[in-house]
Amino acid sequence: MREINELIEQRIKKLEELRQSGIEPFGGPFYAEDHASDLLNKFDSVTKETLEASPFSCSLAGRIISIRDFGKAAFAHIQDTTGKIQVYFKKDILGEKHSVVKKLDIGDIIGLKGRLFRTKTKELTVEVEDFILLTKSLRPLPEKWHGLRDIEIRYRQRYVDLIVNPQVRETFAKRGAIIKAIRDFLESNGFIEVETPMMQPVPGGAIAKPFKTHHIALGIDLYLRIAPELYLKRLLVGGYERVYELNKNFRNEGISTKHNPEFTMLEFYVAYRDYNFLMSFTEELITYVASWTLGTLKIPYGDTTIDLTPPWPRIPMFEALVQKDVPPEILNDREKAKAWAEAHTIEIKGDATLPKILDEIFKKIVEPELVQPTFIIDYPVELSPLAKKKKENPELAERFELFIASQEIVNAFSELTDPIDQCERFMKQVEAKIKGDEEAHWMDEDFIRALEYGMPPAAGEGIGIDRLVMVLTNSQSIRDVILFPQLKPEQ
RNA sequence: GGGCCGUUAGCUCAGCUGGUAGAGCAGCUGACUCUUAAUCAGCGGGUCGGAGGUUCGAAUCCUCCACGGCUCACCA
Repeated sequence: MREINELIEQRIKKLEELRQSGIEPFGGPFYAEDHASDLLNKFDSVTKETLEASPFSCSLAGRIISIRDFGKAAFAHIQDTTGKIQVYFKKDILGEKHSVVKKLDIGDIIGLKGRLFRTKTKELTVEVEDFILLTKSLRPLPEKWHGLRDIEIRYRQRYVDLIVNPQVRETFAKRGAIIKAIRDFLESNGFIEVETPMMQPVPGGAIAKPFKTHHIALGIDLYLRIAPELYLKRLLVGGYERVYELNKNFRNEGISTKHNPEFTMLEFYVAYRDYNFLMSFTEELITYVASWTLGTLKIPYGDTTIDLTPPWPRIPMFEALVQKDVPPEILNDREKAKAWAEAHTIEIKGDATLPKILDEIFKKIVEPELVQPTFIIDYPVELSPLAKKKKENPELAERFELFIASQEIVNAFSELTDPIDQCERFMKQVEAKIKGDEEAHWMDEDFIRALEYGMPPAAGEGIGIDRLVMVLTNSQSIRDVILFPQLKPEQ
């Protein structure tokens, strides 16, 4: 497993030589007072002459990412969490210790103290007065110029990707900022963050295949959650009016540029509101997050620009179909719908119901066109087993999805609070399950019991955080926004 | 799961119709006290993803396998 090549051998040899001369190659701690980019920013307009007249002492810790050796002097760049800065080793100043510089490699982590100056070419540089080796690196880093390109190594050894590709560090820093902005926004709107079970005896709240596991002491099978929905609604029954959970869901399904088996979902619930409220709230939330993290609502994505300026169009699902030249007469005729779909090379399962056929057509015909943010509203009730029916049309649910960059980012609806109706819909799902629909919803009797105590009218929403981060960081693959995406094991 | 593409030195990549493996960077030795893809001189480094097959001879052609990418299918 652990291959030792010539390059690693050479570094181990250096490590041993350092030890013999009394230098610990894995030392620490080291309390640096400065960071690379902070110094570069702070002294941006300070001239060479000013620095010479009033010297500034600083200390840094970081990884050596390049070295240019001149025998009795050497330049290097040190990279820390903020960025990189040049440092200058000089025998006149370091004396005997300069011999240690010869033993330093690209990749080593050092701590240093020194004085700022500007080189002939005006680059702000630290003249090193003293330094300490903190970590000897044994494995050579990728090439300085081309960096690390191999996608497989980038995903498997993300630590290397992060060392050598600054854009990758930036993407994941943005991801962190996005999640912080979401929490800030929700907290300032009166939400409390809760944690509900990831291991559930009955996996509910979505339509998906779960991962199954087993608890030995309890002697029962458990499922990794596919959604937190039913637990969060129980909390509304319990009296919380605004709750959210931002954490992982797990779905045992295909992996693609838009799907990872574990992914991050925000779900939040608001008592006494409906889906119309949520659409406006979603506009506020996403524009807040984009402004706070990117400082703009006009976002480059691939070869287009996405404009998040609200309001976003709200188009009923059937209307969206008709707008894309789907003939209106198929909307309430299963046979015609099936024939039309198949004529347009959309595969339809033999026993698919009309709403499912229309959903397939929507995904193929409409979804790819939804590049700018668009709410699609009023889905067939059959596709929405947990959503409230529309008063004017009980065939439709008070539900919307938000699409950006041809991807479903949000799914939300006015919640069904009627325990009798909910129980009937579960029964229908169970029937479908018995008929072989692997993804039909399970019966959750405790959830029905909770509803029987009474849940306030409410609206709930799920936001796919990974996909939102993709849009906001111009990433074409979900693997580029997940630090350690799922891959098959090596070998 | 299907289709297409890829896998060669630590990294980035060449390698033609089959003839015995190359460059740049990194590394090692030496020179050099303002370089920044430092420079100059010299040197080392390979299970060509794996296993079979065809052939006098395979990185190259064929088959299977592994891993990855894209895509279709699947998938709120």
